Amino acid sequence: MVTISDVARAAGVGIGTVSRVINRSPLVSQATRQRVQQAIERLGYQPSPIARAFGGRRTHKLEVLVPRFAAPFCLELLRGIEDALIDTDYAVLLRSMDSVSDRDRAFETCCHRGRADGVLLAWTPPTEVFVQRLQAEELPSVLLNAVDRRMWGVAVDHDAAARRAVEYCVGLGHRRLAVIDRFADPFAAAGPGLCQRGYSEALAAASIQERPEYELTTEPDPAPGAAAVDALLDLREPPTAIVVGSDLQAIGALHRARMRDRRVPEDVSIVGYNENSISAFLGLTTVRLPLREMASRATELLLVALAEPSARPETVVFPTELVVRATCGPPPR
Amino acid sequence: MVTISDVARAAGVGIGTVSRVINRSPLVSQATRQRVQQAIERLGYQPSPIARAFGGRRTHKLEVLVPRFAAPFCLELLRGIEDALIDTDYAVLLRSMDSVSDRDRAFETCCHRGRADGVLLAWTPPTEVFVQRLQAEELPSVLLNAVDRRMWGVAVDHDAAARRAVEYCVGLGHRRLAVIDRFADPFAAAGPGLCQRGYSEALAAASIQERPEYELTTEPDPAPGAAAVDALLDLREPPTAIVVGSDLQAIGALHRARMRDRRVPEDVSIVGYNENSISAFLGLTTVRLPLREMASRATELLLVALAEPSARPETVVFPTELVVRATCGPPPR
DNA sequence: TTGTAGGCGTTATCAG
DNA sequence: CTGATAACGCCTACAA
Repeated sequence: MVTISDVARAAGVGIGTVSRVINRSPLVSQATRQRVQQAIERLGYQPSPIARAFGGRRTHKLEVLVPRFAAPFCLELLRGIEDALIDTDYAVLLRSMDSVSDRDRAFETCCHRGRADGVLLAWTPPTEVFVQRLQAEELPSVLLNAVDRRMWGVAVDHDAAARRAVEYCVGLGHRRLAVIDRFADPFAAAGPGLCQRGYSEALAAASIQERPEYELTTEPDPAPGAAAVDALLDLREPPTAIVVGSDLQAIGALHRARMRDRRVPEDVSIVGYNENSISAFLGLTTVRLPLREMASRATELLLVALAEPSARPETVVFPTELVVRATCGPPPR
Repeated sequence: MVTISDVARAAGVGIGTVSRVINRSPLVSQATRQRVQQAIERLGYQPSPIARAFGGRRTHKLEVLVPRFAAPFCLELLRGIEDALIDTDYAVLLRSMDSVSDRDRAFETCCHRGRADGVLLAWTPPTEVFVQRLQAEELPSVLLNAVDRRMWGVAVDHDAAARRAVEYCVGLGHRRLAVIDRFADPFAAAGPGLCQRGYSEALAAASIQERPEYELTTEPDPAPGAAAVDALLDLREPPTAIVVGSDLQAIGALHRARMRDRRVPEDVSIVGYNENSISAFLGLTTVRLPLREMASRATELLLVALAEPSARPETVVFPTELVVRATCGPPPR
């Protein structure tokens, strides 16, 4: 294994100087820096992460927690994270969470100093215990798509996004608008759905009476989305527009509606949420969340929190975009 | 932080003895062992993983390399890996690869001792340089869905799987069978596609003449799949069955065929490859690869290779399964 | 601006 | 069986 002293010897400098070059210290002359860089490249030297982490120093690792349902966009997030890490020497310790017990185990093990320098929790609201443990360990952390005033975060205004989607349908003339929602917390199938508030606000603004039978919440998968559409289309007075909490549900809904000989958008309009490559291909009108940018920004915030542990946490809100494609139109007749 | 010497002092022994107790060495007397155990419990001592890894010892990390196109099943793989790691204290260092340069950078940085104890390369054939570097570093590694005799691996017989899919269509009576293939190496858009050989073999076995215009290869995405179907359906003599190299392409193909008023399967049959939740929902007949099990097994092999670096590498081949759903039928008469 | 030395927590080695 | 001590590779003072 090639160590820092090999490099030092090859470059004809002391190990301190090599260390300073590695760590981008300004206290090195241009000439020396260059010589050291060359030696590093020539020998293919890579500092040992373990030795670096030794003595309570930085581990140069960021722990990333992702719920399993995030599969459709998991790598999108990861790319964003890697974008932000590209010229740092941080690496990603990834952990996916399948069940509540899984989540709790992840929450427990990750907030142990010496494992990683910081934690990025994606698409999952933290538990109170978790927040407190993070704070006790003074472990910098960022929420990606969740909000807690005590922590750094990157979020999206889901209320505004949902409102926007509903308003768009209202603008097309729809008065019978349903929502096939999803739970905001993938680990807690309870409480109001992700789009509920925006939906209600938009209806209120348009003076449309809410109907409980128009408000469904399911898992974010095609089959439950299809089942929900079945329920809606079986109503005596079916909706003419449906706002859906995820593209997976929307794909299910779209397909089932067409199987039942409803033309989309002539007979019924459908709006999805959080576009992916398949829904783009299907021409689904949907809400785009800037996943890669959000993940990238979250990572930058984490690096900031790492550098200045005393800084006041902030939550950065990203804009969403309504992507108009081919599944919405005016209501029938 | 409580260290090994605190424990040694508290128990009135040397640190060597404490270390032996921790590591279950038999060279400790019962009495001493007990005293040390008590001291450990009393002080709540936990050995530092970093210090343990120091000195070229185990890092307790596995580096996992995934190509970006793996998004649809990335978490499936990750779950399989975590399944295998669940009661070890190994963690996953994840790295996604977007472009060739990305891949090469990943190949370069990952094969350095001290970063991780082993490397799992998923869905990407290794370059020759990479293999040699791994061997030079004596870094245990496993290929997931790629084969190299010098390395451990978990694979699937794509030839047999593709052959099976084609034979199934032949069995239904098809004689005009096309393939919309994908490149085996996501980083090299060249050479024969993943399903080519199985396809050719099955045709030969059925004494069906191959036609070059029936053999297309595209990126594994819905849009190129749709474009390929367009090309096939525009032929003077279009195929009656199409074997597709990925479910994403197949979803594109299925949708486009229906948009062009071809009924599936009455007018044209479609078989996908590597099922996912959307294609399951769409009723796509497809080939299932046991992703989670494969990943899990690959990880176990890696742990074996870690434990016995001198063992002869093996490649474990997993069976695939033809999942018959609703997109295949007899050819139109 | 650079080199040198001390220390981080553990394991392995060797002498008792 | 047990204790002392030398690595392990890097960072950070501190001295030059």
